[in-house]
Amino acid sequence: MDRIDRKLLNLLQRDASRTNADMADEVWLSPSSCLRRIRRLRQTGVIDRVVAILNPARAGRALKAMVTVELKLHGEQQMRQFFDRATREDAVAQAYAVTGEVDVVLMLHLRDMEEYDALCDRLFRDETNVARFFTMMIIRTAKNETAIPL
Amino acid sequence: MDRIDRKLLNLLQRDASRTNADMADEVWLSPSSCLRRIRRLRQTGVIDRVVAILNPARAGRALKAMVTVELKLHGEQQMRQFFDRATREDAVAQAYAVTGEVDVVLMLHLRDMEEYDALCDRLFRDETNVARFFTMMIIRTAKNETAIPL
DNA sequence: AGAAGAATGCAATAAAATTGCATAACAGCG
DNA sequence: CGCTGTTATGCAATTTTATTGCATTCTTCT
Repeated sequence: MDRIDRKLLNLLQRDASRTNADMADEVWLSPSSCLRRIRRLRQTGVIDRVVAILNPARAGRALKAMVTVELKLHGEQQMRQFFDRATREDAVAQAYAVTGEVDVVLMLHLRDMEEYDALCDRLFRDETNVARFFTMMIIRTAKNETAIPL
Repeated sequence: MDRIDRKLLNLLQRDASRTNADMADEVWLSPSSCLRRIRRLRQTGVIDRVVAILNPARAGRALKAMVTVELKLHGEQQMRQFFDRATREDAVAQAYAVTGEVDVVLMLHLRDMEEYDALCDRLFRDETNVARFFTMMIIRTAKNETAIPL
């Protein structure tokens, strides 16, 4: 992982649809060398995957929310059970176990409030292991970066 | 946006490095038709961009944290100022204005605790507009999905 | 039923990725 | 130093893939 690899990773994190020859020019390498470096970065797992990022609004998921969750029981068993149920939900984009006053944080990508309501029913109310949950609706996204700075 | 478009979007959200002919097979279209659909999805902005997703640990950012921030002053001016400073930070992957007891939530991708400490100094302490902040270190990531379900 | 517009498949073409191979750069070591 | 095994590089040939023109089929609206 030298300077050129890092530069390639930065380019790919911004736009992975560019041609190899194009990026080769930018890092002053021949296309073949450039390609071999990128292939190595994939094989060694530095690059996990290449994906299309959709516009949430145009894909029908304009509403975002973050929910902090406090569980009643904190056993390994109960934790796993809660995460199993949460991660199975399509609307749950991210699920984290965290330190602090709460146990879990979920990031939701929702169609509308109706979906939020239904989701709360399934995950937080009734006979779930949830003691308390607290929702923050996202008003504005000032930054949303998939790239990891190198 | 019909069933085929949605299927293509799902495929691309999982793996955008597949060949066009390959995906065309999967949705029972000719390569040319498939390509034209994908191009349309890009042009209309449903597909925002195509990017490489790195393995955070292998890219040297193994530590994640979520920080909730309560500001002292909530004016448009002050809000924008805080977001400007926050979004300029490399370690800040996401920055949201939210409803609820706090004003802002930041998602951090950190190298180590030292970087966290330095970042707190710059964003939260001293002469900043921050009344209170609360950090949740991420212990476990149960789900981390870039795809938007369709 | 009929016409306009959009989507499709095929085949040709253009562009891009991939490979073999000879050469150059480099790290370890007597 | 100079030797040597290893790795990276560029070039050119080859293979694979994307892209386009065009005739046909499918949709939708009347």
